Amino acid sequence: MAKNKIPDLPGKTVERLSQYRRVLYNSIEEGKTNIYSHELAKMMNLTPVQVRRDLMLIGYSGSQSKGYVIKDLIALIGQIIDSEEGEKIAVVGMGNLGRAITSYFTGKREKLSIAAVFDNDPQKTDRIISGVPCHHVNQLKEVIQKENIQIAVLTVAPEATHNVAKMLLDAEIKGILNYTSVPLTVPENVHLEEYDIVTSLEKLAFLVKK
Amino acid sequence: MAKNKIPDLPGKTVERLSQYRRVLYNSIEEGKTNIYSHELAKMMNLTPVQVRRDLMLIGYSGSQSKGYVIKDLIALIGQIIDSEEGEKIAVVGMGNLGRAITSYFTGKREKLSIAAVFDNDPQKTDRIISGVPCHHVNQLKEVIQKENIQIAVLTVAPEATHNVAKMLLDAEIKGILNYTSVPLTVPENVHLEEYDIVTSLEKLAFLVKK
DNA sequence: TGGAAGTTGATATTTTTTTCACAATGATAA
DNA sequence: TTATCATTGTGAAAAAAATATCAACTTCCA
Repeated sequence: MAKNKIPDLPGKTVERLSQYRRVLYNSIEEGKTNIYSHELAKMMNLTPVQVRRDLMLIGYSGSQSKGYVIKDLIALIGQIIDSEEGEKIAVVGMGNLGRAITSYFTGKREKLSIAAVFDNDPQKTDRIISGVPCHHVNQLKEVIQKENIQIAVLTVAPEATHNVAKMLLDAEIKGILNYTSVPLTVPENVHLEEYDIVTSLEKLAFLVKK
Repeated sequence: MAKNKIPDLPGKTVERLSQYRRVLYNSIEEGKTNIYSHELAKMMNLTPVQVRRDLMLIGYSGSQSKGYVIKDLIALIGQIIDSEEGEKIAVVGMGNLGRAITSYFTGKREKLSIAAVFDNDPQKTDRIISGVPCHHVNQLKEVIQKENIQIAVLTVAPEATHNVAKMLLDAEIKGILNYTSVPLTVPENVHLEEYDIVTSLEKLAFLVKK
């Protein structure tokens, strides 16, 4: 299997790969060893063609009679989306959402771990929250560089967003997942995913209204 | 079944409209009354052309010299994405994430309110959580229909997801925002938005790895 | 042995979304 | 007035994403 050769995948395909793997794990637990594109599609609410297209893009071939070998497929997806050494994540802002994400995520993935969390409230800092050490934000750069953290999840208050984002960029973070309601601008070499709960609810509300 | 004069907007545009409004509110607070497409674009990390295209699609015209009138634009966006009477939302699953979303969202929007939350733990039910009455899930259909709730946010444990989703469909919910890691399938007349935190982190990790 | 059924892989097509390119407009000032 | 400048609005082109179509392969069964 080709190593280090990461194909240039469409963003949507990458998202789906992560989800394929998740449902494939479920299938394995149910005792299945092989799966057809239409089964995977059904589970993911997609068309079989889309599934086959995605798998084609990552260079995986199944057999016409048995479909895809689940464990091989899981392994290949891992090769593509996981990094070999694993990547470390920081969560900045230990409010409700930050805590929820931290406890929800911890232990979910072998190659992705939340290595540190930050807050500006001394009551929360310098102790362990959901199994992760919580530091004061003024140690942000130091800890991120020392731990070699590459990805940050932003769950701070709106008014703090820009400041914290600047600190993260200063600490040379490589990716930011922004849960605040404040849109960010980052340099080209930093990857940014914006996600706001209010936006998705408003989108749904619009669709329902129609 | 076109209702009134809601144009047939691309899904992406709808998402951006919600975000435009948010940053426009900020601009108003800073004392601005007008804004140019390139300013709005900068704040949202978009191109000016995209901004103009979106506004064109909703039928809003600015002036070449002054740009767009912020308060008119906010009002128009409201006409398009808000429903007149407002819409009610239920959050199902009062774990960390459910509580975080409930407290985060409450009061954020005039026309969208969380009217009820549900859990299956008797310790949590029949009391007020973050200002919202919490019911046992076995009252789900009753409460949803009585309160005329149209949208549900799903934050239950993975193993409960399918059951709860079935109950929601049975209660004739119109839209589901799924935060669990279990993909759902819903009838055509129900709108579904899938969102999983692990997926977005894995996508970021992939991009960073490249 | 031959053909029906069901699947994959891939090319072609369509649809959706974004970007380009520029005419038209209004403001400003020489 | 006329030239210049920055802006909007929009048709056209491009890019991205999803879908359709179908040849080729496997297995099964008559």
